[in-house]
Amino acid sequence: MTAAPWLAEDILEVATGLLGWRLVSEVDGERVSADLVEVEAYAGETDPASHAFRGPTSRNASMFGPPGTLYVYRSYGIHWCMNVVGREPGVARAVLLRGAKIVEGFETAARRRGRRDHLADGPGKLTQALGVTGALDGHDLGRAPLRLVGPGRAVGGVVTGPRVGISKATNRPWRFVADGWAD
DNA sequence: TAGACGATGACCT
DNA sequence: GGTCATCGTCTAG
Repeated sequence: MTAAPWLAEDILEVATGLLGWRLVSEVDGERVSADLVEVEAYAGETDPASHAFRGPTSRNASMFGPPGTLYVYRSYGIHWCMNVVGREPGVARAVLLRGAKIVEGFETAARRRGRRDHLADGPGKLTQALGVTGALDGHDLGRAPLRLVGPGRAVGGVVTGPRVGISKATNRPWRFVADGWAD
């Protein structure tokens, strides 16, 4: 796996391909890196659980952007959640980044989170640890202050299951969790 | 313009 | 394991 996973044909390939890739945040000049271990795929207009199911709005506009774009939205009025846009502009397909393992900048992440455990094992926690907010909505993940770099670590296996926290299209097993590392 | 709800997380038991 | 805080966004009227 050397090509950017968000260029894959199928959004499910994009999702699994992202596992093991490294998020490098330099928000506020503080570097925090995290390896992706949990993602979910959303298929835009054909997926009732997707924010883009009803077409573009001001909120989800960046979801219709080019591959490698970051889509950030506020959840429950409290948390920020981030997605990687996959495939061509105009087709809303995205991968929700649900969890990662902090591999660099532990102290910064811990300070932002206000605790030293459970730093990035949920979508809202991940964005908080990396300093990601709505200000980065529409950001190009090939550039600072937030980059997605790879090829990633080889995952030992991929566990699939139903997506979390949604009420529509719950039958689609589009949640992907890395089952340890191969190396 | 008002009402409903949500791709969650923290805290308490 | 269960409950609740909290507010941006969408939709209907």
